[in-house]
Amino acid sequence: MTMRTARPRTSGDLIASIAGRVPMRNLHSQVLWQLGVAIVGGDFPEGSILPSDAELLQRFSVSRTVLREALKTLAAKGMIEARARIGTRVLPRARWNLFDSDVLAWHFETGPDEAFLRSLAEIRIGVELESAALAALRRTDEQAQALIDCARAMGETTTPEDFARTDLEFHRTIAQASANPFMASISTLVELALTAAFTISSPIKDPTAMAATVKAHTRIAQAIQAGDPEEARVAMKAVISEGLDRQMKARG
Amino acid sequence: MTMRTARPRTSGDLIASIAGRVPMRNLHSQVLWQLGVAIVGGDFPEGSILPSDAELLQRFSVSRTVLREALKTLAAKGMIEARARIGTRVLPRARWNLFDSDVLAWHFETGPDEAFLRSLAEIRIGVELESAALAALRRTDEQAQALIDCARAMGETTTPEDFARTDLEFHRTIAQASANPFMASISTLVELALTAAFTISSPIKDPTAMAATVKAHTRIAQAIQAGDPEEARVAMKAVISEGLDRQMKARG
DNA sequence: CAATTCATATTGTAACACTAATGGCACCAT
DNA sequence: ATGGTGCCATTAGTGTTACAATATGAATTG
Repeated sequence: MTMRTARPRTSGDLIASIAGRVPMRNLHSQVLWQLGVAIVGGDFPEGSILPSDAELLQRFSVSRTVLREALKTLAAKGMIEARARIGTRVLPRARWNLFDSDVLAWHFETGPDEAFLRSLAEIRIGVELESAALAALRRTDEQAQALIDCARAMGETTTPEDFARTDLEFHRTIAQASANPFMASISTLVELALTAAFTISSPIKDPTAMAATVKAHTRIAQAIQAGDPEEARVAMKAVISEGLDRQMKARG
Repeated sequence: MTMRTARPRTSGDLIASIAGRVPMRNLHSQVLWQLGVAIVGGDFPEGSILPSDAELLQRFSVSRTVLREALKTLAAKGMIEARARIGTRVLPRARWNLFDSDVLAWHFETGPDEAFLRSLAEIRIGVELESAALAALRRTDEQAQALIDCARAMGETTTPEDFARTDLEFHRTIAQASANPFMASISTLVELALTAAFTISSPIKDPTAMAATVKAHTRIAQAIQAGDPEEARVAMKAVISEGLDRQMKARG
């Protein structure tokens, strides 16, 4: 079995850096990412036993401690389970913690299929609609103003990177304004989704799409400032749905 | 600093078992849970440096390897970050992965406050409304029938445990029927929430509340069978909201 | 004030002993 | 002969210990 290389020269580095960790700081995280990508990519199918100790030790050329820490990390994310006499088994996907930023990043590394992107958009619709509605009820005046400013700034960006960064800031501010720790926790997921979306297709290349996106975000900001949760929901749904549409079209 | 004991005789064991792992299978998971509960409980505040190596080693009377694996697991869940010369720092709550079943379980171990229960209900409203709506569009006939049966069975349970188990099965089936892997992944969170809810207050003690709960679940099942996503949303929202109300009343 | 050194905590290596669970084997009862 | 029971060796994960390497904030020095 030839494992896919650890660091394909894709958007991986960007995604890894967004994922939080300084990319590849230490040995154990390199092993972790190789194994994580391999499992998510299906090189080690669900339910299979992955090669043990000796095999993996020489494959990665690391010490047992390093390998064990990598495996413990995977176990912490619900992807594997070690049992005596059996070996280390890849758990069914239903037990993976898909809301973990590493696990999500590994999905993007392997090139997510359309069903995955759609599922992600669906969960964002569930979470971020509620987040926007709560923000409309609980936001401080400063937060409302920050959103208005952020939407304006979005229209003035000139590079895809700046656009994505501003977009991210917008959604993170809403999560904070919702005053719900789960919304803030999930924003790492949204950040990855937006980063991935921007690598696939940025609206900044098309002036018409760009204007529409900015307008849609402004509509969210205004609804939150006005304290109108229902309008905030509708506006947020439009933003997420349009984002998905754009990705799907870009993929053909 | 006196760390709170690892296994208070609360509902911890039940919660731990629902959390997936066989409770306390090995040394490292014991240390993990003690540290996790201590951090979530605020014994080690966000941003603080937790005592290092020698200190923790003698406090838990374990080897360095065991301690390191426990710390790596906490790091995997976004709760701590180790840096040379600094020590191991507790990360801000915004970076914790609250959708991890262990992290969530530790919150329940420390006795969640009302704001936390409300936040949990809010996120469930976001996710499970969407989940129910998608299930209405995608369910197989078998799944629709299973939901109908499950709602009926719920009305025939006689103990709080059986009731909770059936309730859990109901929500898990919906998550599966939604055909969205994220919904299935989040169902571990829902399971914990329901288990906690049942330790606080079970509707089975009050025949009126019991009948209302069963009827509300039946309404969801029928909406999904009928393929009516909007009705499914409304019915699901009622179930979650009523559950939260019951918990709040039970806490005074 | 910048470059260097130092102290210290994490990271990595290595060799070994312990524990638990499984699959087979022998044994017994049916 | 069949089928169930319980022992036991095998094997893979778990736990211990000691030491070397590396990275980085802080103190020191030119």
